[in-house]
Amino acid sequence: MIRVLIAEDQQMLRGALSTLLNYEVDIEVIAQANNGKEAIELIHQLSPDVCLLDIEMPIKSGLDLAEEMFEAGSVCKVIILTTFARTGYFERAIGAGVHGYLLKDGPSEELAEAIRRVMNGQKMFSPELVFNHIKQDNPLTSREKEVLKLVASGLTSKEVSAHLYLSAGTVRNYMSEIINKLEAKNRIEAITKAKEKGWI
Amino acid sequence: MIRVLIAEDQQMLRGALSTLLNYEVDIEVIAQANNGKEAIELIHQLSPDVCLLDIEMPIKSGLDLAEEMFEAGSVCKVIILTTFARTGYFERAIGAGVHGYLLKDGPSEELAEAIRRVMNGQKMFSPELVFNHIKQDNPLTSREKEVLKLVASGLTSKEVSAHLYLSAGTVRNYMSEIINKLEAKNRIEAITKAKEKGWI
DNA sequence: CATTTAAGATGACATTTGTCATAAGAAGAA
DNA sequence: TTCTTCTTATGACAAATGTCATCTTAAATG
Repeated sequence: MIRVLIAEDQQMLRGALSTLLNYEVDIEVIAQANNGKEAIELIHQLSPDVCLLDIEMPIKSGLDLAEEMFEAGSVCKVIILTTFARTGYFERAIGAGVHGYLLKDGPSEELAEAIRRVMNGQKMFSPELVFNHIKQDNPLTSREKEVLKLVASGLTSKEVSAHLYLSAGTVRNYMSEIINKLEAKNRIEAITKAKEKGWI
Repeated sequence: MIRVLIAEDQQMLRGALSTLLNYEVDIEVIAQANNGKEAIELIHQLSPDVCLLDIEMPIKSGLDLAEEMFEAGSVCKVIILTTFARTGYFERAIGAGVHGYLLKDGPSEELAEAIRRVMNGQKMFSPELVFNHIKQDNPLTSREKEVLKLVASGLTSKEVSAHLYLSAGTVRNYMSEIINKLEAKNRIEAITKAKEKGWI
């Protein structure tokens, strides 16, 4: 019996998938979590064989969770299940070492099969992702990402500089460089583009 | 046997819900649609008893579809199934005369029950919606909304003014007023807040 | 070891953004 | 028929944003 944990904040989908998987004779959903924090506790308590993780969840994202698990030496298989085909997410997941990455836009029937394959040591990725993976590298340095994230959260340049203990001019320079790199007209377009590509 | 159509663009959820509902002895999912346009054709061909409609779908939204159906005198029951607790959507759905409005954040078990009740002439609404429906009115005028939408798409004030055949100063005034109304620090925060509340 | 890149800074400058006072015309409500 | 709200506009001003050139130091790469 494959023991599965599902972490997904949309209750309707989580419930439906659990019921569905429980109909499979060799699969049992032993736990459901609403967010990454809840999931981490349940994983410690129950050590499931496979974790199905959504990415965008409150408190702690599925990617954060996966990275933590592997760092801590977890042997649990991890399948990311998300709406987002963003290259950034996919790359980060691969880098973390996940065993599968499926899109919510795929057929639900394949899910049980994916779980079995992953348990069998194989990897499972949505084909459209592998195909689209023409390395859209993040052109931003880590500092630039930090700055852009703060600006995207609504802070002014001056506030960002106070936050990061930088001079106001430096932040302005960073923003200028970011806008230039992303070929944007202004910070708003830069934010939109960076989010689309999964760069922040 | 209650004959059900599901229109939902996220294949995983659509598939899972269909399978789930088909396990119910008195319910049969007779059709699945990827978008509003596909749904409308299937409804004409098959006249289902109940339609489960997502709101945000490509080509034609679930709300557009529901309104069209009732205008055309359809007797099919309509249940909106969506992620969004936005007051605007809810109000529009009520106005159109839908028979149910459920959130994807609710339990999947209740779905079958909701379908039965609606067939029985009752209405079904997610309690949090009715409760939260303390009229979070959109403080923006329609012109202000237009301006903010364009700014959110990355245009500068000047570009917006060219777009709407207004003077640059007028657009600046609008933005100033918008920022003031939404109690934001700058346009970026205004955009975030307005999107959160579903005001643009 | 030389070179490149990232991080950080300054200064000068032009442009954009945000605020405020003020005003006129149109439409709708009391 | 007033009164209010919405749309549109100007002008003036302060603050924020974006661009560019230039410079230092540290770390990484060849």
